[in-house]
Amino acid sequence: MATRTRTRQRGDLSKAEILEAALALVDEEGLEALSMRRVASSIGVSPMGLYRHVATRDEIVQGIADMALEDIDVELDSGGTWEDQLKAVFTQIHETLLAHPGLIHVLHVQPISAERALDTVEALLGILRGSGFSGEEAVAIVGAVQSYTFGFTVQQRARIGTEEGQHVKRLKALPTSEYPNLLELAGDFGNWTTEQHFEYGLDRLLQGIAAGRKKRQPRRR
Amino acid sequence: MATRTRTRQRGDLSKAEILEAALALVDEEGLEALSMRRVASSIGVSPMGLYRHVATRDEIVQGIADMALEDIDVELDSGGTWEDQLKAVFTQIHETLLAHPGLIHVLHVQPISAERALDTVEALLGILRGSGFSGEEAVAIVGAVQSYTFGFTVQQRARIGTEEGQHVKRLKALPTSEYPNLLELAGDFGNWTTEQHFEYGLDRLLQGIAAGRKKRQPRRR
DNA sequence: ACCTGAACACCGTTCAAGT
DNA sequence: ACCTGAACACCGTTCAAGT
Repeated sequence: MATRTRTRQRGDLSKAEILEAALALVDEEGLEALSMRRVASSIGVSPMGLYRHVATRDEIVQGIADMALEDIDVELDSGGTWEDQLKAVFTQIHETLLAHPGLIHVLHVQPISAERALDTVEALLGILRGSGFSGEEAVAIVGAVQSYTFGFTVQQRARIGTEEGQHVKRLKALPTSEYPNLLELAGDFGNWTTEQHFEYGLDRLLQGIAAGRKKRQPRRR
Repeated sequence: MATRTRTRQRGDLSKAEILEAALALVDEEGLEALSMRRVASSIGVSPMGLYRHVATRDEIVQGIADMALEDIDVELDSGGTWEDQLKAVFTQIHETLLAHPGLIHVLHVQPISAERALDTVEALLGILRGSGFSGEEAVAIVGAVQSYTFGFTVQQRARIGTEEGQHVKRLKALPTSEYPNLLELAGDFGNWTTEQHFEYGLDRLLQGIAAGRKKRQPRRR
């Protein structure tokens, strides 16, 4: 550290530095705050300086999305059932998404490419096949649970910024005769994105997968 | 119709006209194409003309999101089981989302306010309570199925633009020893967002809800 | 009363120029 | 070899001005 300072520290430190600054910006102010100009100024370089290390704004977005996935840290204790292991993994993913709310949409849309994510999927496929599911069904299962996890987390996160009671109030203003159920359940409806609700849906989905599978012998190891 | 033409047709036709033009633009070119300048020019008015009828760009976005939800047209044949009726409704919503890909993220994030959507939720809550679920559980169920439906559809839509084989090719380039499952199932993984996959996950989720419910007497009518 | 042009404070990105 | 300033073609929105 502090060997010498030319213009900036060293040539190739910059890309990592750019991504770190960008991720910090997005975590603090959201994806729409991520502009080339703001990233550049936050690391003390001209906007054009970035283009030496990065081809386009989108490359930064992809880069920080992959960085965020590095948070995922699953210890698969292979003693558990496949249900337990899927639940552990997707609960972790759920938490990682909540930690980087500005990137949820990007991660949702982006095909998996980060090493951490690939490792995780590989492991899940192994677990499911080892439990007697076919390869095709294993893929369908991972896709379904992933869909649920992302879908729930996006909605949960969208509700965090808004005022607690506002949504409820709007529901309560509805005409009683036309919306009896919504009115009675307005309180519940204004608060359906808790961790318990996430768990409820995840459990139901896993239970349905278990119930719906074509019975087969578990593969020997 | 055609009473007289001053500058434009009539005072208050304009807001609907703006929203129609905006929705057409978004359906054709995506949400990022929706700029005040482009909407204005497509209906032959200056950019500032829009601000007479609309306070902000975001008001247009909310407006066209509500318009898109008007496509939902569920005929709830009350003879069916609650599973069948939930499936019918969310399959419809799934199709509506696919028809307006540029709005999926907005609809995903926005709390329900369109009349059509409120009617639908009200009906679903009625069906579920009539089938013996508690109000709280009915809300959790709707939330879970909604999460799955949106999550799946977002991912499905994101994959449509990309080239069929590209994702598969990237998977096949992975090191064999570390990713045996992903390699073997690369074909399936490049193609997990079909309608059959949507149905698979939806069926499993509904099945899990049925299996997991606390047994209770169906409510009399 | 209704619409507009010019302007402000932003964008991503290109390109010729500086050291 | 690396960084930069000015410029281009865009944004949403404000505000004073036109009819």
